[in-house]
Amino acid sequence: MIKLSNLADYAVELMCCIALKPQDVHSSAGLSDLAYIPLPTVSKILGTLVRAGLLTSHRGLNGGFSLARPADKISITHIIEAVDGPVQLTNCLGEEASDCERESNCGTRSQWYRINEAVKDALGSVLLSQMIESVPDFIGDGAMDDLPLIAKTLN
Amino acid sequence: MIKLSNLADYAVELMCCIALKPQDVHSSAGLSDLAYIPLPTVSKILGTLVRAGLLTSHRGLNGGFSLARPADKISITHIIEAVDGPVQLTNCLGEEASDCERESNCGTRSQWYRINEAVKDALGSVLLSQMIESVPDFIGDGAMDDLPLIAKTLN
DNA sequence: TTTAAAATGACCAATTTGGTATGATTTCTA
DNA sequence: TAGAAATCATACCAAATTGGTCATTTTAAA
Repeated sequence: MIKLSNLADYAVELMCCIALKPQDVHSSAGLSDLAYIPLPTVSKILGTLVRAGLLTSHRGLNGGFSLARPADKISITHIIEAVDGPVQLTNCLGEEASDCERESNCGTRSQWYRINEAVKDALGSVLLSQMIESVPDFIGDGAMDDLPLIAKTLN
Repeated sequence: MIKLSNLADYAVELMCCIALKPQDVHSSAGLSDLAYIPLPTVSKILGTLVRAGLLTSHRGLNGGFSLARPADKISITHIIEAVDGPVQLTNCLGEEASDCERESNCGTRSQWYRINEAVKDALGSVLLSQMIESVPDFIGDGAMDDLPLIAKTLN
C-alpha cells in the first residue's frame, strides 16, 4: 500500500492544530493532548519542522511553537517533504548518480520524471490554509460518497 | 524520501521488457538477465503480476510470461498497485474503519481525499505503451543491442 | 521418461520507522 | 542573580516492514 509515513501524517495534523490558532504559542504537551499523539513523537516532529523552517520555536517557560509564516504560504508538500524527504519515485530521479546500469539508454526515465512532477503537483496543490478552512458540512457514516470532486489539476 | 518500493520499480521495468516484444513468451531467467534483477525476485514479482491479471503464465518447457492485454490497456497505476497495493495516502482513506479518534470531526479528510485522487491520476496518466514508445535515439554498448527495432514491432 | 520451466511457501537479513529516555537551554520568580 | 520549572533537543533502542533467498512441488513439451 502506498501511503505516507505516520510521521508525515502526524506532521500535517500538528500543523493544522497550530494553524487553527496562529497567534498562540503551542507547547508540545498541549499539542500532544490535542492530537492524541505521544509527546516524544510530537517533540521530534516539531523539531524537524523547525529545522525545515516551517515553525519557529520559543524555549523556556511558556515556550512552544508557532508558524514561521502564514498558513496560506505553506503547502502540504512543504510539510511532507520536511518529514519524509523529497518526492522521488524512482532512484534515478535523484540528485546524485544512481546505480542503475541501464540509465544511459533508459527510455523510461523521461516518463518517470513526468509522473514524479505530476505527483508533486498533486501534493502541492493544497495549502495548509485550505486544509483547515473546510470544516466538513456533513460526515455521516464515514462513507466518502458525496464528496465534491475533484479538480483535475494534472495535464 | 517518498519513493516507490523497489519491487514496484522492478515490476514496471519487467513489464516494459515484456511489452517490447509482446508476441514472445518471456522466461523469468531471460528477464532476469535483461533487467539485471535477481532471478528469485523476478519470479516473485511476475507471480504477483499474474495474480493481478496483468500477465498470463505458461508453465512447462519453453514456458514463460506474456502480457494479458495490450500495452495500451495497462497503466502504470495498474502495475504499481498490483505490487504495492492501493494508493492510500492516509489511513482514514481506506475501506475499513480506521482507528483515528478524531475522524468524526475531522475537517481535513475531504482534502486528503482530493490529494489522494490527484496522486492516483498522476500515476494513472501514463500507459505502459507510452512508457516504451520513447526509445532512446542512441543505444550505447552491449547489453541491449537488439532493442532499437522494438518500437516498430508494437501493435 | 526426462527435462526445463513456473508456482508456492517458508525463511532470513537489513533497512526503515516509531517510540522512549535522557540531556540541554531558556525564562520566570523570589 | 541564582535556582527551579518548563520546554526544546538529541541520542538511543525496539518493532515492523521490506527485499531477497532457498527448497519443494507442479506442469508441460520433447
